[in-house]
Amino acid sequence: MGISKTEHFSENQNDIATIAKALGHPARIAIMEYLMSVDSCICGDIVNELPLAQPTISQHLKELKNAGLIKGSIEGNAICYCINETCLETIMNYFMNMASKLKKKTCC
Amino acid sequence: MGISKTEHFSENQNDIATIAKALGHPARIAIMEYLMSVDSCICGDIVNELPLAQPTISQHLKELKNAGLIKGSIEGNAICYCINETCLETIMNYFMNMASKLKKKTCC
DNA sequence: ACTGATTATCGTAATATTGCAATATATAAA
DNA sequence: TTTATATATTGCAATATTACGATAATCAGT
Repeated sequence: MGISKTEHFSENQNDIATIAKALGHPARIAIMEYLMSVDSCICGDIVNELPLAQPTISQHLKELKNAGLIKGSIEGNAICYCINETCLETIMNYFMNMASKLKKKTCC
Repeated sequence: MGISKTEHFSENQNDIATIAKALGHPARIAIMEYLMSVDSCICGDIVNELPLAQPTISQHLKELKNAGLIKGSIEGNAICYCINETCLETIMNYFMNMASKLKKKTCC
């Protein structure tokens, strides 16, 4: 029915899925990579950098922020977005743990 | 319009987004974790394990397979699904690389 | 060939996502 | 206070996703 049955899964499974989902769009990957590439976390430049309209970028930023992947702080007139290291480490550790466990298996 | 403008982004950005998107649902995370937990990659047990109907599981497996995260081999009557280590390493390395680059930054 | 078991596909309803024009909000500068 | 700049929100159309019943396809054993 299009309803995600989140209640049937563990909190951790939902958390990881939420982060992965937020990264599940090329525009949002591009935003993350842009935020990586700039030394200071300048904000509205993203709109100029990506081939998407300002409201669309704003929406993508909101989703990344909701997932905890980025954080934004008001910087005078503009808003300064940057990557939330903690969240990035969470997802990295998850995959590292999975990959290390997989090493011990002999299957297929 | 709901159309992802994939053509505006790099191949790598689209690849990572595709993998992340496939992992962007708790049921698919649960499937991955189940495939990790069983020693041999028994297949149809997933249907018994998760609170979802068989067609729904089959659909989720298809998406994981399309993203390259799992592979399935015919095992007589049944199908043996298991995690594709290579793909898991791809996404792990991506986040590891990102996290290590982030260490050098001083922002926010 | 028939039966049972396993998995895939089809069809469809409910909901979510994507993208943007128009508009609102908020702050800086004049 | 007016104006310019930066970002967010609203509303809406197009499309995608999620879930599952019904059904098909495939193969093992009889």
